[in-house]
Amino acid sequence: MTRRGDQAARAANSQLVQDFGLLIKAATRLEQRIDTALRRECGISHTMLEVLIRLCRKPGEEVSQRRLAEDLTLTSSGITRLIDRMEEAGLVCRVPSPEDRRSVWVEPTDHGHTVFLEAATVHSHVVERYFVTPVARDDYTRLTDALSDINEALRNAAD
Amino acid sequence: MTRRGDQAARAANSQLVQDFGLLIKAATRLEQRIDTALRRECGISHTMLEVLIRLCRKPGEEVSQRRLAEDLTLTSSGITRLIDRMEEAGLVCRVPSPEDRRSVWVEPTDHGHTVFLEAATVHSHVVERYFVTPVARDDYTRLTDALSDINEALRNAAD
DNA sequence: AGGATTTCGTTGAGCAGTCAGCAATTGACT
DNA sequence: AGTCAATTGCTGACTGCTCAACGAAATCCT
Repeated sequence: MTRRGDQAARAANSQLVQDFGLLIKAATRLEQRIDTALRRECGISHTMLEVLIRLCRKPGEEVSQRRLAEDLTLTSSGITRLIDRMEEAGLVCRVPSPEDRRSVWVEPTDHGHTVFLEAATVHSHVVERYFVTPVARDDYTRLTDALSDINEALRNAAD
Repeated sequence: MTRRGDQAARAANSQLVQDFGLLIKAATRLEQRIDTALRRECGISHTMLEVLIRLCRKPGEEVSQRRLAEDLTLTSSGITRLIDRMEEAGLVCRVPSPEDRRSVWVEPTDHGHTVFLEAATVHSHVVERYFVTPVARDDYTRLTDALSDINEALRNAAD
């Protein structure tokens, strides 16, 4: 009984657990901060900004809901409802794909472009302040390298 | 019009945006993976594990709901409902604090300890595989240093 | 002491996502 | 060509959180 308590304490205090906790905490806190800033100053959520980023990246390229779902790690129904809200807010519009009649393309409206430019400014201020500045100059590239490696490992995993 | 599109494309393609995207993606994907593994193999969510970690850390120390809320970046009502579910699942129990009658202490039950030990194993396997292994040996400490710095900056921020 | 302010937890209402099941379309295999 | 499987997006029912408002307890301020 006491034995198990000690065992549990050891597990709870492992370095692995602490380190991983840092990642989760940093990400959620950063996202929250960006989200509230965006809501207050531009009236959109962080998720919506992530959509707009993808839509504005390559002006010619068409982006399907499916692609957005994978990119944002949302389910297809999650994307459906998200795009519903964004369409209602006048940020994007749906265009039926001429190539594949199951598929729907999402395009930014003029208003979407405008809001995106405002939001991008807010976004980069927060990121600059809490993500770039606090990190030592030569740790920064290590950090992004490490994050790329993690993402790659996750992408290549079968399960 | 075209001008604004180009401007938007530039903003969407900025290195800052890409880098930050890596962090968010890595964190959410990792969390999802852990969550589904835990649900399948132990019947608890990742959030519940985070609670159990805090409860088992120092066996003597009492942990209030408030403290949990801050640590997990949840609102107090979020914690109330989370602890409701965990209590119902027999993982923890609430104990009124004798020091402050507004406050409630949360303690792990025997069953909570047992489940925690199982869950910690699953957790560390996933973390080992997708967080530690993919990252180059001397990038790892840089990564955790950077994450600590970010968290510190977030904690010290007034707003 | 005693009234204003703050803190802790709870509750109702609402929001943003999931999961399971569906219809329409497309691709793959003989 | 013709069936069978896979893919794409949508919907109903649900989950897990937030926000706003609250009551009870503690703290502050004269």
